[in-house]
Amino acid sequence: MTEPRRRPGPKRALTEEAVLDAALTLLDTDGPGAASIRRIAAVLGVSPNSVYTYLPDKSAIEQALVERLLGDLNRAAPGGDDWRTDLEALALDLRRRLTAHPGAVPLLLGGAMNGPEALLLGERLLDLLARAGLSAAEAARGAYLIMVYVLGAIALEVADVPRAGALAPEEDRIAARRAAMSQVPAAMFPRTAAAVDVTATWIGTDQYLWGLHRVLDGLPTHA
Amino acid sequence: MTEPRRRPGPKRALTEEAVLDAALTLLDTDGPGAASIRRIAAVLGVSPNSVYTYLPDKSAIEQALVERLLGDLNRAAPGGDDWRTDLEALALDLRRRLTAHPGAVPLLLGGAMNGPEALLLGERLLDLLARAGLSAAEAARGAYLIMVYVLGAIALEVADVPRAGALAPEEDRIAARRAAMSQVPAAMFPRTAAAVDVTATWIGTDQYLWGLHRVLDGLPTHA
DNA sequence: AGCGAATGCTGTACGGTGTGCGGAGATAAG
DNA sequence: CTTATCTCCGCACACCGTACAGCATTCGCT
Repeated sequence: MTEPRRRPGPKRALTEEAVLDAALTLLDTDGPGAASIRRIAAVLGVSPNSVYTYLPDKSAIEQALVERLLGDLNRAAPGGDDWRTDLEALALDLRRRLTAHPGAVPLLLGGAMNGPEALLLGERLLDLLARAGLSAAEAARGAYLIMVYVLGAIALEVADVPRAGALAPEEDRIAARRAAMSQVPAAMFPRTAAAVDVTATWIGTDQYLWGLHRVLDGLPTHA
Repeated sequence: MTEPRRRPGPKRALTEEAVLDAALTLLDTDGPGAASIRRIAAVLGVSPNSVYTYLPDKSAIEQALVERLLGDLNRAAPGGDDWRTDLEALALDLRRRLTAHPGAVPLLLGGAMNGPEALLLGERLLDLLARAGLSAAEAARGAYLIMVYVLGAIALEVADVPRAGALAPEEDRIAARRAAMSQVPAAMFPRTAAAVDVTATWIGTDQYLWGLHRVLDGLPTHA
């Protein structure tokens, strides 16, 4: 065991984890972009530059935030016996965790998917698809496809929610979407207008699972 | 025909289109976030506030930019006789146009998919799927699924390109990706490490088309 | 032609952002 | 105690979006 090797200087007032907590809270309450270094510092009652003691710059904060969310996901592995059940549970869990923090979703699509937790998630996907009987090459393609679908679906879902996505209950979101969609001129977009009543209701868990099933059905599973 | 109804005041020095041209050029040369109002104005040789004459605020610029890109896509409709060929051509065309402007891709995922051109694109998708024999409800779900896949794939593709995506040729991007991926510790992520050689090469048109085929194969087409 | 009203562009200004630099104080090692 | 090191802070810079007021231009109308 490496001795902690105490270093000189005053005691630290914060921890990296506290910084990330504050950042995530700000993202949840005030939406994406609210996790500015100055606001984080203000919440923690500290000077803006003190934050740089714990994380080198803003992109490091975003990366660490993504790693924390993915780490929580990875640490709650289901580990059943059916690969498809496990995969669906994993996908649903990721969606639940990300829609709980809509402000953090843009970070995932912004290129912060390089950390070890992201790699571990990819590894788990590859493992699940190997259990499904796919070859290594098929599993690699399939894992990437699933990642694309899952992240794309979540991103589109949180993007059309104008504000405070975590707070609005499902029915209100449906009503708001139906109101917005019923503005489409039926003369120009007949099929879109005709599908409004259908469309407005199923965006959410229903459509997420339906799409996931279509993707999984399309995989060349041999088992 | 409504008479143009000439208004008082000095002649306009710019056009909305010129503003959008400058914004897109900045996005292409200096990456996402480079299309700031001040930089746009500087390129056009005009005061920052003059930009507000043509577009009400920054989000309007982003929305109009997305509408332009989607409008170009919609105006280049293939219109063949096989729905699946047309759909693949449309998906490939969208990817080609967006990867040519990687800095603009985050705008699509940022909620700027509400304009008429976006609606028209959705309508075209619904039409293609209706030609495929899908019911209205199936077509609605399928169109959304395809949109999720296409946008997700493009977003992930341009996200991992660190910089100047449009300029780097395919081989350089592959080499850079292989170098980055070969850093993953094989002890922790055996499957990921084993798949590096495969993975590094196919991200691009290959994997994009493979995933699209899997998605389309999964659709409940009856024709 | 003259005039009033509407319009485009500009300069100034405010509050926000990330972050580099230097200093003051606290702490541990020698 | 001295000295090296570290934490936190205040200041400063360069940007950002944009609100406001002023000035010059150009129209429609008389």
